[in-house]
Order: sequence, then structure tokens, then C-alpha cells
Amino acid sequence: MARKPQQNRAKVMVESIVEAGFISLAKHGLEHTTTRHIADIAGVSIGSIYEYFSNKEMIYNAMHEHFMTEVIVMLQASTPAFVQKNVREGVEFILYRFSDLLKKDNNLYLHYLRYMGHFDHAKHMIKVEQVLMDIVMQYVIHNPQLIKIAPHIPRFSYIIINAGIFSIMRYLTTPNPLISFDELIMGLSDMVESYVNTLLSKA
Amino acid sequence: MARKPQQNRAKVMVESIVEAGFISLAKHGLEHTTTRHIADIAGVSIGSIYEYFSNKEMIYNAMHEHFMTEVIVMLQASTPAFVQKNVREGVEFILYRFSDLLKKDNNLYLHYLRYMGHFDHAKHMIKVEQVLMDIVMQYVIHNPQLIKIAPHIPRFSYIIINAGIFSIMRYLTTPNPLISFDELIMGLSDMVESYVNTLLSKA
Amino acid sequence: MARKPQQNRAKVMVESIVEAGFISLAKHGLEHTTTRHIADIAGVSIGSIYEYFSNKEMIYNAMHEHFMTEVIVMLQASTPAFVQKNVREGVEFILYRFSDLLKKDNNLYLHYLRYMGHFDHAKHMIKVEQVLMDIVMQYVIHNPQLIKIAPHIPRFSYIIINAGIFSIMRYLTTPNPLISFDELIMGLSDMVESYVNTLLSKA
Amino acid sequence: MARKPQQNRAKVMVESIVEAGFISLAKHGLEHTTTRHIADIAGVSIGSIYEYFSNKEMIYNAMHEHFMTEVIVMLQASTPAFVQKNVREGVEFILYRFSDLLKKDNNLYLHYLRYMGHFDHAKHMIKVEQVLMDIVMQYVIHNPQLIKIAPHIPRFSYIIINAGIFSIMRYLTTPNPLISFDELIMGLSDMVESYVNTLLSKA
DNA sequence: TATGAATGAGCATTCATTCAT
DNA sequence: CATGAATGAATGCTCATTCAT
Repeated sequence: MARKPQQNRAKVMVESIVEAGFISLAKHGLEHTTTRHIADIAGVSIGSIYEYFSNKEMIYNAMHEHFMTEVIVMLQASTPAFVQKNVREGVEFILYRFSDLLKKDNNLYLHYLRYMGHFDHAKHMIKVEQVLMDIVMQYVIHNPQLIKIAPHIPRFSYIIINAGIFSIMRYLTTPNPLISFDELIMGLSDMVESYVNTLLSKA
Repeated sequence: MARKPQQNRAKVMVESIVEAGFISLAKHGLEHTTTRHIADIAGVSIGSIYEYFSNKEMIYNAMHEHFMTEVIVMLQASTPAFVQKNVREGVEFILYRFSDLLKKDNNLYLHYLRYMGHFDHAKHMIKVEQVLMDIVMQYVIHNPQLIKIAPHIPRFSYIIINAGIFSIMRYLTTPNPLISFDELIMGLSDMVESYVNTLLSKA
Repeated sequence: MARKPQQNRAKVMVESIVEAGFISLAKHGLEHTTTRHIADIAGVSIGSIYEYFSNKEMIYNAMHEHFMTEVIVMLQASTPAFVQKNVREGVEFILYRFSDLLKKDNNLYLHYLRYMGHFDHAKHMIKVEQVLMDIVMQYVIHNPQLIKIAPHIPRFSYIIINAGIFSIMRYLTTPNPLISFDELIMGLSDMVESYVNTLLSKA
Repeated sequence: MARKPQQNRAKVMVESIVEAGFISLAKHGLEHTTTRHIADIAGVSIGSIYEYFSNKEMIYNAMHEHFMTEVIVMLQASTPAFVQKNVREGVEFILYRFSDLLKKDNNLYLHYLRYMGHFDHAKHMIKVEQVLMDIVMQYVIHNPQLIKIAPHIPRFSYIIINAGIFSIMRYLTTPNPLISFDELIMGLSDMVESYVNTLLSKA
């Protein structure tokens, strides 16, 4: 039976198993990620995995939570700088931050993201979306002229966020992309900016 | 000449196996899709599968090719109507066509798309992108005022296409989305339109 | 998934697995009887076991059924001779037949019997008991003077049967018994005889 | 002298582990009785178990010895009353005492008995048999008329004892027995009485 | 050509036992 | 002495793949 990590040693163990999970996913793919691989990479025994996780699924859950927490921490840390910028630069800033996170540790999280479609993690995704919505709201508070287009914001945010996340993910997993990464980011930022301006001028 | 009927039978067999692959994926998920399931659904023997596919991976490859061909056929069939429309309506038109394809046969292709991240299918994706680029080019030919922004078109298309594809995919796989599907399509179309207009006014 | 044996080859396979189950039980004991051992003894692959039995439990079920059928066949074959004998010799006759069955093939069934307490096989046990009751009834029909003690027969049979089965089982599994096997059988037969006579004289 | 309290503590520990073994067997069955379960129930650590028992097998051995001691204590305590009774009532008396022991503490020992076939405990069984033989001898001493049938006594006792033990055990583990417990005891007692009487009249 | 029984490597998981603290 | 985290051999079972018919 899986036990709750109570001591420091236990926390270190849990963390190393989760990390090994990401590494194995990157190295062997989802299909070939076995408990043995994870145990080997983490430098622990198979038995120890089951001391901390009741089954393999729970490792994936912990990985997801870990990743999502990283995303949220990054977003919240970026908020103060973000709200000071104009739309164009703000979007650019956040997208670069996000891509940095995905590329961290040899694309560790990027590989994980490829498999995210499998897991029943809708709720955690929603949590990230809520944080993003909050950030957009704070941006509006700092940039009161946007209040005029307030009714458009939810739809607008939804689209920007998904388009941004998946475009970057797709870009980073494509071997020889047709455009450069900077062009991608610039294009997304331009598009957002022109959309906001159009909405503002209509309002 | 004696070979023709056998080739036909082979084609029917290959096709029924590929179709069974999609159905099994939708029904059992990637993890629980076995060759036995596929054989049962296709109404053929396991041995016959290996007559036509050297291994399971090849079935997924054929499924991918099948899907991509459907996408391309749809896109090419849509081109004549597409080039007649303005930017807004054109984008809207194509996005609806794409979502119709994904929802066909009880979301058969949509389920497949969820797992596409697993397969090493970058090359086929690129083929679709090329077709899309062609379509964009034809659109430009029919709408010569766009020639002014020609340098922006590759980057622009890349972004639109990915943002469109993945936003719709994500939307259709999310249980309780925050906005309606029509709002999503409208938002994407608006965004593209405003971007084009901004580029045109700058040029 | 386990399939029903439809062909001759399949029946042979099922039978050899069941037999291997008895052998493994005798050789390694219940605790160390693994699917691998059974497969090895049967000379089939592990996979083949699961072609015919959905899980290990089902092998034990089949073994039980096999044994019970043997017991019942033996009992029914013994009935004609049994009903012709007097009580003493009848009981003796059946007990020897039963012990012969247990000792068959190097005590194969005897070893199985040791572990029978584990399995949820009450229903099959009851089937055997019913056959035994039938036999007792047939005995009464052939020996009408016993009708006088008819009300005692169910209780009486229950006791005889259990006392007989378990005494023999215990005897055969004891390394250095204090009495000889013939003495055991004789004692049991005598006891039954004297009980019947007592009941008859009271009636 | 300094050792006494430690020895006491050790005895308490051993006893609580043995008791936990019985409880676990009753609760989880033999197959699912793990050292962890036993440790948890006993309220000691796994390590402590191995302080007192070199392996799991030794716990079962100790349990067996514990049970056998209880049986022997019960038998010896019952002897004075037993020898005063006639055969019928004496047998009845002992059988009820035995069933009371098995049913003690929610059938704790009864559950154990189900699994006794697994353990290589023949020697302990023999110890109980010896005590039983002693008791029979004392009964003969108190009832000198039985000396006439002395040569029959060993065989006779062996049969009675086994038939009695296993009939009761089987009865108590059968869900819906065909006769009542009192009928079983009465039947066994009657049978023994009539056998003794027959032997006496022949002598 | 078509079949599906047979194979066995490989997987997730358990649990008796050890040993550093 | 007592602890319980750590170990890893062993288990039941799955499923892609082969091949005799």
C-alpha cells in the first residue's frame, strides 16, 4: 500500500520517482515506459515505487500535478512583469516563458505534453486555465482601456491560450519547421495585438 | 489480368483492417487496442492482418495515411468555394469543414487525433501543410490585393493552421468547454480577419 | 480470453493442463504451484493455459470437477455390487474403492484432497453427497428390512460418509499410522454394522 | 535476574504474534495472510516478528503448537468428568468440548483447522492422539468391564478420534448442513455406544 | 491464401526478508 | 532492542507475432 511521504527521505524518493517518470517518457515513450525503467532511472528498487505509489497510474498523476504546478508557478511569477507590458510584448513575454519551461531539462516537459491526451487530467488543465484567466483579469485591471472589450475577453482568452499552447507544442515537436521560433512567437503576438486593436476600435 | 480480383480483395481487406483500427481506438483506447480486437472488428483472422501489415505499427501508419488523405480530399474539395469568400467567411468555412470531418462516424477521427502525438508522423503532417499552403496560394491568386502582404503569408499560414487545428481538437475533446463551438470558430475567424486587415493597412 | 474446447486437440490440451495441475500440487504443494510449473509439466506454454482457462482459479475448478466426476463414476460403477452385499461387506467394499481412487497415480488425488478446504467447492461436495445418498437409498430398496430404520438414514449416512472420507484421507496422509489400513477399514465397517444392528433391534 | 522482565516481554510478544496469526488467517485466509498483516494486527513492527521467528513458517509452527496445547489442556481438564460418564455421554461430552474450543473467539481455531492440511504437522497431531489414548486408558481403568475388549481399543480409539474430529470440522465449515449439530453429536455417540456394546457382547 | 492455436518475452504488482538507523 | 524503508525474486497474466494446417 502506498504511504504518504512523511519524512524528508520519503519526499526525496517521491520526487526522484516522478522525475524518473519524465525521463523515461522522454527516453522510451509512453508505451515503453515500464515500472522497471522508472525504478532504474530513479535509482530505487521496484518495491520502493510501490511504497510510495499504489500503482503506475499514480506516478503519472503525480507527474501531471508536478508539471501543472510548475506551469502555474511560472505564470504567477510572470504576472507582475506581464501586466506592465503592452499587449504585443505581454503575449510575447508569456509565450517565451512557456516555451522555456517546456524546453527545460532537455525538453522533459515537452515530451510529457505529447502524451497528455491519454490521461484523464481535464481538471488540472482547467486549473491552469483558471490561473490564466486570472492573469488576463489582472491585465485588464492594469490596462483599464480594455474594459470596453470586456465581454469578448473569455472567448478571446480561451482561443489565445489554446492556440498559443498547442502552436508552441507542435512547433517544438516538429523536426524541420517551416518558420523560425521567433517568427512563430512574433506572429502570435501580432495576431493578438491586431485583434485587440480591432475590437477596441469597434467598441 | 488474373491478379486484378486478388488486388481488389486485398484492398478491401486492408481498408477493413484500417477502419477496424479507428473503431478499436475509439472504443478501447490506444492502450487496449489489440491485434485481436482489430481482427475481430474487421471480421478477419489475426493471420490475415499479418498478411497485409508486417506489424501493428504499420496499421497505425496506414490509419494515419487514410486520415490524412481524407483531410486532403476535404481541403481540395473545399478550395473552389473557399477562394470565392472573404477572409472571415473563408476561414470559418474551412474550420467548419474540418470539424465536420473529425466528428464524422461518431467522432472516429477525433479519437484518433488524440493519440496522434504518439506516432512518428511528422512527415504526413507536413503533406497536409503543403496542401494548405497551396490553398492559401490559390486564395491569394483569387484575391490579388493580398499580394501586398505576400512575405507574411508563410508564417501567417503556419500559425493559423496550427492554431485552428489544435484549438478545434482541444475543444472537441474537452468535456465542458467554457465557450460554444460557434464562438470558437467566430473568434478564430475574427482574429484572422483583423490580422489580415492590420497587415494590409500597414503595407 | 478463455475459449471453450471445441476440437479434439483442445480437449487433450485442457486435460493435460488439469493433469499437470494435480501433479504440480502433489510435487510442489499449493503454495508453490505456479502457472509456470503447470505449463512446464503439461508441456505447453503459459499462453496456452490462458487460451483455455481464464485464470488460475479456473484450473483448480476444472481439477475439482475432474476429481468429483471420477468419484461419482466410481460410486455409480460400484453400486450394483454394493447393494448385493451385507452392511459390513458393503461398507468395506466402498471404502476400499475410495481409497484405491485416492491412491491412483502416486496418490495424485490424495494430495489434491489435502487442499480442498481452500476452494469454494461446497456445491460439488454436495453433488457427491447426493450421489451417495442415492446409493444408500438403492441399498435400502434391495434390503427392505432396513426400511424400519428409514428415519435414521439421512443422519446416519451423513456421519458415515464424512467419518469414512476423512478417516481414510487422514490415514493416507499420516507417515506412520498406529494401525494398519485394513484395521481401519475393518473398524469402520464393524462400527457401521453394529450401529445398524442396534438400530434394527431397537425398532 | 536482569533477564526475567525481558523474557516476559518476549513471551508477550511471541504470544501476540501467534494470536495475530490466527486472526489474520480467519480474516484474510491463508493466501492473503502476509507478515505485514500479522505485524499490524499484533501491533508490532515487521522487524520484531523476525526477532522472534526466523521466518513466516515458524509462526505457523508456533500457532500449531499453541492450538495443540489448547486442545490438550481442554482434554486433560475434561478427563475427570469424562471417566465418570457412560460411553455415550462421555463421547458426547468430549465432542461438545471440542466443538466449543473450535468455535471460541469467533471460530478462530476452526479457521485455522481448515488450513492444517498444508502444514507438515504430523508430529503434533500424534501428540494429541497420545493424550487421547491416555484418556481412553484412564476411562478403561475407571470402567473395568471394558478390559475385556482391550485388544480392540487402539484401533477403535483411532477411528473414533479421527471420525469425530473431522466430522465436526467438516460440519462447522459447511454452509448449510443437512442435519443439525446436535444430531451429528448424537449420531456419533450412538454409533460408538453400539459398537462398544457389540464388542462387549461378543467378548 | 487464410486461419487461429501456440508461443513466450515482457509487464505490473506482491511480499518475505534484510539491515541501517 | 525495535523499527519500517528498501529490496528484488517471483507471480499471474497479456498480447504481438509465428507457423503448421
